[in-house]
Amino acid sequence: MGKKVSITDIAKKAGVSIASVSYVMNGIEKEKRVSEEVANKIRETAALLNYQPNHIAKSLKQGSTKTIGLVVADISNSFFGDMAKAIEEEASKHAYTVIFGNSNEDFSKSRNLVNTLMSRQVDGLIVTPVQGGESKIQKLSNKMPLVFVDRYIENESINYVILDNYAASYDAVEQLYNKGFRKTAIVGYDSDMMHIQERFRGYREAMKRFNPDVETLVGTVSYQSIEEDIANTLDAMLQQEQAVDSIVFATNTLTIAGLQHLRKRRIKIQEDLSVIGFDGNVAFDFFSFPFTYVKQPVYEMGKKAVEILINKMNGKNDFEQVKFKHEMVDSIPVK
Amino acid sequence: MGKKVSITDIAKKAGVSIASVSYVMNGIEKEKRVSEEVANKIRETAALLNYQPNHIAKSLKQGSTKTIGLVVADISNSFFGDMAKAIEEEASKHAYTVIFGNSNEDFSKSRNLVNTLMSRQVDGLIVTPVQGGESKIQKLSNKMPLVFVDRYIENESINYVILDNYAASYDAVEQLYNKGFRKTAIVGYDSDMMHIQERFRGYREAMKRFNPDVETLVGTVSYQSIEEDIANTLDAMLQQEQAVDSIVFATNTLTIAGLQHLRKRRIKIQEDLSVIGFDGNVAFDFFSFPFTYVKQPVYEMGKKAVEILINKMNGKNDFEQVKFKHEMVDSIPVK
DNA sequence: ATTTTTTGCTTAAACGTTTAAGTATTAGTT
DNA sequence: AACTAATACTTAAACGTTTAAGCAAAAAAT
Repeated sequence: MGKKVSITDIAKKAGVSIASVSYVMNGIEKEKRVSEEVANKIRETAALLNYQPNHIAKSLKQGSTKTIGLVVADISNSFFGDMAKAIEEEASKHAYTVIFGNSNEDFSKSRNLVNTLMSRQVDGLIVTPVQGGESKIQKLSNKMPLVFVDRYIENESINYVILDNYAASYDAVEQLYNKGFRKTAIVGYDSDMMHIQERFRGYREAMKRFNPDVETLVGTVSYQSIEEDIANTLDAMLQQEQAVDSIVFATNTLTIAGLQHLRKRRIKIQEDLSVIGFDGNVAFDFFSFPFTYVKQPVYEMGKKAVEILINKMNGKNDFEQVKFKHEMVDSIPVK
Repeated sequence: MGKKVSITDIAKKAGVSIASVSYVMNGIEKEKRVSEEVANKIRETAALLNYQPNHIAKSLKQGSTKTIGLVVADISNSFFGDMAKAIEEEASKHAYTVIFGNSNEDFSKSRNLVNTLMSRQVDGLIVTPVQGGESKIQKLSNKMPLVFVDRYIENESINYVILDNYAASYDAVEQLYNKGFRKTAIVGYDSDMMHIQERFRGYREAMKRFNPDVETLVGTVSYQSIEEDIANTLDAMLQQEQAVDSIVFATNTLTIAGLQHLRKRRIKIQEDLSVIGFDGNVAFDFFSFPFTYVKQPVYEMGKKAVEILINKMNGKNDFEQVKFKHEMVDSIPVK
């Protein structure tokens, strides 16, 4: 596959030293006083030999790879897809390249990925932490610029970019209340992670405020057995003495899985039961029922994460913890 | 941020040579006859100092980075999101890491990304080629193991993994025919790229076969102005003397954009007009109308691309050109 | 005419690995 | 006892860069 051309090859062919070539290739001929004549000769030979700089050698020497490592929980989930796009775009603007990995909500996979990325000397990391390894991943922050996205760990010495999850689910309950629904339940993951717990807290507080007489109902499902658990949870909610009249789904995946089960049970959304979901996509506009969902400003969140990381990589010392506000979107059903 | 520990630090601390450390760290103490005693001492000091191997230095020495570069046209599109997931997963199984970039269907962005990835010494590339740079990117194949996905360029010395696009749109027309629709049109991009042209060809051939008396109607829209163009194209199709009774949308994005416009025009899918889309997602199951779409085996395609690339990187000389078959999915509307 | 400064270039070390080749030391053969 | 072979380890070069330091020649200053 065609031997690679190095700076040495150019130097030999042009009859100059490798230092001169390096200076010219980095566009610092002026400061390093390489004559225009020699500079041109070098540029010509470089073009002639079709020289491509070796970024690996450069990285080794400079101790910086201009690379950001990204670990998401599921790249096929459009929330993370959009975020990855935003992150790559913003990083690319600052001449950074993004290496990514998919943890699949699995801690050991996540840890391996982080190690792999670190051994590849990424200059910084953007990570969606997963259940089980909070304390481990936290220590990372001392070794390497790090920004958490989507989820976070309670610690003031950590950067994160998240949604104001409390406000989002509080708002969801309020919206349902305004539409006349009182017996609202929430369904989330069986997880200690803050983003889930905050969504539960928002729900509870809003219930206390708007429906103080109604018992709160928090259904939890395990990421490992979503379909099974959601079926049981929903069935229980619907079959209890005072069946719920509205449900808030706390994540993307749960929203779809929940709707799927409700359809199976022939429950008519909005008529029999009102639902609010988390993270919509353009296809939601064609649902047969009116549907409301919490929309996160994913793009801005991704950009912000890169911004914070770049600051940190440039030596900024303090930590940034940014909460974005959601938007509540009502899709109007196709009649 | 805590000085990095190198093999030299371990060697010094353990009072041995760097070679011994290297051998032990690579688990080849046996062949290189390092005594168990020394090996243990090295392992201990490595653990003590919390040594993390520097993959960059390793890559420089070995001339291989164990990294695959991935350039997709849009990572936020779930088709490419799923593909990226599959690629990362498969690569990771073979101890490869994936670096990715997003070309946004823009050739100059795509070229820049490919150059960046190459200067980062990726061992191979998986690329979704975009309009405008076919001949340029083709030459790449001589310099570096390369696999095209989703689209391809006609050239027998190139690897690719694509859908049998011809068969997919042929099948779409046939399905519509079987349901009694005769005046079928297709809407695709104004692009010379093979994947689009093949979809058009499948449509034309199927029309010739099933509806030889009906004039074919191929609407094209530009990626730069989808909304505007699709509005004009669809309006024209519906207002013409003999209005079409069914439309095949040739891509993911066009399907959604098309449906959006049809809704705006208050056209009832399936009643007024039958539609077949390309690439579904789980949300399609909740559409208010029966909806049929071409489903690509994305996951298998992604895995196959990695497989071919790894073979190529391992020195395999011949080229693989793989066409996958679609599946036609009927989503049953929510009543 | 001598010294100083500037210009234009080169030398060589370093980044952290891998690995072929070399060198003692010990063990085994004859 | 003298040689060979095996064992256990080290040395040093190399990968392709960057960059501080060095050096000679030309230009400027005295």
